[in-house]
Amino acid sequence: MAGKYGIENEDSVKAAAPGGDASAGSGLVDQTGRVLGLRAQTTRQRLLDSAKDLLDDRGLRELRVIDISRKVGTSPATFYQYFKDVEEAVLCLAQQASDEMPALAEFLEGNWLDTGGPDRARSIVDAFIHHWDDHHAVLRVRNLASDEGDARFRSVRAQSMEPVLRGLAHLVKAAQADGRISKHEDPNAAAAAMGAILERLAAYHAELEQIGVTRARLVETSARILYRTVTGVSPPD
Amino acid sequence: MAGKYGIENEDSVKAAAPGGDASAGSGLVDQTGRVLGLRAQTTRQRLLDSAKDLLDDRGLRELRVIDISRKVGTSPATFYQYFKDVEEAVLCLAQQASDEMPALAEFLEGNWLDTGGPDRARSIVDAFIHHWDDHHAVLRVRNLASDEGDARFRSVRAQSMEPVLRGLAHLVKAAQADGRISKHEDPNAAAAAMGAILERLAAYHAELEQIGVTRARLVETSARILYRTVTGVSPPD
DNA sequence: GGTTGATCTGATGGTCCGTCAGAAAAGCGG
DNA sequence: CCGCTTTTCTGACGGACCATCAGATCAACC
Repeated sequence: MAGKYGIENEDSVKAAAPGGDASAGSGLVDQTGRVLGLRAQTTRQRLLDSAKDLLDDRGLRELRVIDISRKVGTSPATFYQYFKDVEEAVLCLAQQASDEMPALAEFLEGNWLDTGGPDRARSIVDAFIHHWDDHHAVLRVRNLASDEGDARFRSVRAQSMEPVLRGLAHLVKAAQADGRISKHEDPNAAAAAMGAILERLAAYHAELEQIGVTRARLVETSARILYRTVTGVSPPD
Repeated sequence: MAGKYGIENEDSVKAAAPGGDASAGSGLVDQTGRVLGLRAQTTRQRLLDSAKDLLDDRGLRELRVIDISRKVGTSPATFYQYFKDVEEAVLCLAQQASDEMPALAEFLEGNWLDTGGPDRARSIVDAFIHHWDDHHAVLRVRNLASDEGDARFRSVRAQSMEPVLRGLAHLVKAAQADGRISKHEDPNAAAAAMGAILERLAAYHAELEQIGVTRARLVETSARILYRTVTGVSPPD
């Protein structure tokens, strides 16, 4: 599905040195395999930023190479120096967004019943909303492409969600072992369901606010559902 | 956001007479306002079917007017006779998909605690999965466009989700009145969270099956979460 | 201040868009 | 069956954007 991608494209996609920013030595490479110098890295990143802006306020179908280039004052040819096509640039953006996914491990390890479970749940919900506020357009496209079956986008998304899903599934398993949750529930399915809430509500909380659901109440409600689902116990009132 | 749509486009979009199919008398209209005869209605619908097929296996960005037309053996000009652009055709598809959204009212009225609540929850989850299996590509694009802020897509989506969300919110309110659910939860937020699970899991249940979550277990797990969230009571084991 | 890579761009052939004016087909009164 | 009207479809075109390449510009070092 979605495009004709298969074998090609080893991984000229490694973007934004995971941890630094435009530091030298990040093995970035152009379309012909040449390693990028500093000027080139900057140009490349400006193109990405431009693409992100346009994606934000014009949508996926209106994302044009010519606009991306014009916006940073270069020619379309420069764009193709660094990216095979628009899709690949978007993939880079998705990668960068995923790299900025907040680390949630601290909220997921250990036992929610003993130590501040409700607060942990709130923190996770809140982190998702912030993350999506920063990258909404890119993340939505990432998920669309992933759902449409594009393996590269699916992998980027999995990479970003996997720690959370694994942590949540682990909590459910522990609760099942304790008899707090029925064996009829599937830990991975339950984790995926919570992931669905986190992603989707983060994606459209603005709409909900328009119908009178404040952000605070959204966080609180989601956090309570999350807590109850992974511990099997109702949160304190 | 998403395009330059604002005032224009009264509603040349009324598609697929809500209830019949290509029956005469459905006030379908072409780009110049002329009412469509039978031959034209057929051509129009064939274009829509073609667009749906291409959307299914090529994705949104690769959806070309020329391909849609070629596939039904007409010229691109014919396409523009009926649709302002590709976006509008997709909107029609979204409208048709929404029209086929199963009626879930019967599962939502009354009291889940008295009468087969767990089965109702399962039925709802199952209905969503079937609905999404039939229209996955279109519904995903509908949701993307809706999230990107396009008012027309948002309205089509709302029209299809609103009965469910209202029903679920109502159940939550009743549970709150009974003291089964804390007043700290917001009924609309909780309903939206359940909507998120229903939509998102229906959208990618195939992926979950690949990691070993069978469809049956997915339905069961989601249904139990749904039941617990809207009644405040754990489902029987 | 000249040489050498690295980086960028003007120019170009090709695809698709979106719009006409008019061709083909369907309906209709005789 | 025939000419006439209305409906439906299309060939052909100017314009936008794509994607590529040969060559221009730039920066850094000798």
